Amino acid sequence: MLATSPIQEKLDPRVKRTRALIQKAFGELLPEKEFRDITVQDITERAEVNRATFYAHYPDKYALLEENIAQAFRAELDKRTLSACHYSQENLRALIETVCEFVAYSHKHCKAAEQQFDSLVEGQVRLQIQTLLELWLAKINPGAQEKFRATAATWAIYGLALEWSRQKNRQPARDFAEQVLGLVAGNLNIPQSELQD
Amino acid sequence: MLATSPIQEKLDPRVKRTRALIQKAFGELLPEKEFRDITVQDITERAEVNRATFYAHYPDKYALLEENIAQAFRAELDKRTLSACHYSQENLRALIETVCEFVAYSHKHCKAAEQQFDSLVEGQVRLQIQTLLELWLAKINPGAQEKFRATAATWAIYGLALEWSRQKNRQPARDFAEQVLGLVAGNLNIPQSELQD
DNA sequence: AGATTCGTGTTGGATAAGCAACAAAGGAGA
DNA sequence: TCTCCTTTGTTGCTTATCCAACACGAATCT
Repeated sequence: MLATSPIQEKLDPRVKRTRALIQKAFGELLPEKEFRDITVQDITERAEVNRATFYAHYPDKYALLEENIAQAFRAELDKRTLSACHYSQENLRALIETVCEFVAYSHKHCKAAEQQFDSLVEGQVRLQIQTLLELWLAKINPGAQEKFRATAATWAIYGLALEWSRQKNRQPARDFAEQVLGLVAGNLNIPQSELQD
Repeated sequence: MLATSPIQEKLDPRVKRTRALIQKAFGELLPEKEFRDITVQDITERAEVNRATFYAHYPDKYALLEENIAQAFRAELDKRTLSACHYSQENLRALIETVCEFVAYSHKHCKAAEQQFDSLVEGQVRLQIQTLLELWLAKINPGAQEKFRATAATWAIYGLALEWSRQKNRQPARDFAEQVLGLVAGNLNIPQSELQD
């Protein structure tokens, strides 16, 4: 129980169902209420799942939100086939664009500014970016300080996306990503010989 | 388990879920395949439910079909608020019309003529009609041979609907129901003093 | 202050669902 | 005929979910 590991293939159908029901209910509730006003009871009632069962899967509603954010962001990555591919200028640009749009979207749908909410989003999104970048780097040049380069780029990307999302008259995400691509690529410090496009 | 009783309020959420999943999968399969070609495995695989669980709820796929038909027909009755109302000329007419449309619909969606399929539909539909008519009669005049009058009317309604559905250029179900209303009302033999509209 | 209400986590025991394995029956093909 | 394969029901055991109950804290009301 309480599994949050990214890859879990053969999962008991019951837990798959239960988590899907809980996430679905939570997803429906999020646009209706502030996150802080959503109770565990609300969620389990709508999901038609016992409240005790909720706690068998998530320690509290914050953990549920984390999983929800992570899933949603991964879904965006999958939509652009970024989750299982290699490093390239174009893919990096697409990643930056995706982060921008996701941050903007989640800010628009979080009614009032909730500190807890924002920092959870940030944490999960950064985690996903970092994981993806480390994967990309490992494919190119295994063992060459992947961690640090990925960290630098991750923070740069998230920071830039947040800054962009706060601007009043902002340019399209795609253009912005293009513009700052060089900065982030610098953080990654890819050897010229390895560039694929 | 194996409950087929019409009214079951507080049902374990797990069995509710399981039956809904099985019925949903079955409903998806029905338009895709002949009934005889649908295996229990097909159903449980699509429903993501264990095969043994299927047999905990239904003795075989025929029982599943029965429940499916009964539910579908009751849904049609509910749509016209016929399931919880009183006897009246207008309601009886609506009932006849509903049966006509349901029989026609189910014949259209049963690809080839399957004997088993048809007789199951007939049995379940008649059961629903009978139950409803007995309810109506009991409200008016408790204990006055409700059973026999309901039986006569039930068979008359179903037979008429079947006959109508087999005609090549058939009139609208509503007109037909209007036309034969008198025949069926005769079977019911409602005292004039009790008529409400 | 005391009482009431509501949400939270947690527990123990009951029950449904999952799973792997089995015997039996039928169909398809050599 | 024989084998091979699929589907069917069934069984014993494991695991997840349900349910009612509890103790605790926080807010609200009198």
